[in-house]
Amino acid sequence: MLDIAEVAQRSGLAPSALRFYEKKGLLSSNGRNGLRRTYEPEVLHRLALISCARRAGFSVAEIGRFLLAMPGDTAVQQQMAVKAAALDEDIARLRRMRDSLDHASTCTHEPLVECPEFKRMLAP
Amino acid sequence: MLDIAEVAQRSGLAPSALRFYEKKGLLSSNGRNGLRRTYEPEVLHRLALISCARRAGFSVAEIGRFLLAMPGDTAVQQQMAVKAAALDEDIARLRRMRDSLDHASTCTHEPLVECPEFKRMLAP
DNA sequence: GTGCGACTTGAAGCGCGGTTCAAGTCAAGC
DNA sequence: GCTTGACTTGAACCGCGCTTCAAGTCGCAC
Repeated sequence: MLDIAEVAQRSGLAPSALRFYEKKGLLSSNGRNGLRRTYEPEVLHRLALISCARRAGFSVAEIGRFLLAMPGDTAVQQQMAVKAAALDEDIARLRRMRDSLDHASTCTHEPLVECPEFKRMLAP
Repeated sequence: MLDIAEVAQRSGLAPSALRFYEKKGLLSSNGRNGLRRTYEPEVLHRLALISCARRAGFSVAEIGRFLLAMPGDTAVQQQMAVKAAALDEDIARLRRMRDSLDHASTCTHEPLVECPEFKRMLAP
């Protein structure tokens, strides 16, 4: 059993963030020792998942829905498929952006924003 | 010359957003007709660039710095290179996330979050 | 048993990226 | 010249994702 400070340290999240996630339903403490939350070590996996999804641009609410997903919950699974497709677009956009930045970091075009190479970033 | 309503419509941005960007230094109206802003058509390119960068996760402040970049401004160009490298990581993370979601959308693993396939998402 | 310090709570606050609102100004059509 | 209605402004407000704060509660060492 871990206490909140330990979970915070090992997950890299602030204790306030852990309480916030709990309030939002992403997390549950296993029990209490007096007032104090106690956590099972598995919570660290869940937190890693949450952090990863946050960095990938999922909102806290979305993550909550996914974490509650039951197998066979076709509605949520469909949402996931939709989200996966959206990620494909995100990835393509980020690639164009990266290529443009790669170029821009060595470009000497007069107003940089007018550089045609740079403008490729703007494609659909 | 375009007025703000036209620019808003053609750029897909709200007039309030255009004024917001102007206040933040990302944009400038070409002049005024009375009180009213007038825009050169080129502003649409700049707005496309801004929208694209926003979707790619750049903050408004970052975009402002990049738009002000002079060629040969090595500090900003270095920032761009750094950002390009960061995008590489973002892209890799998004790809893992997409693969996991692809799997999750058809997975029947009991608690989905325990599915080992799904957990690949959590790699560094 | 009495501090101490780390936890608890709810509420308020913050930065971001805008949107909305109230009050005012103006160009153009009648 | 007067209305109309789209613009102008600054300030207030919003949702998100937390963080911070004040006030209270507890476990543990002494």
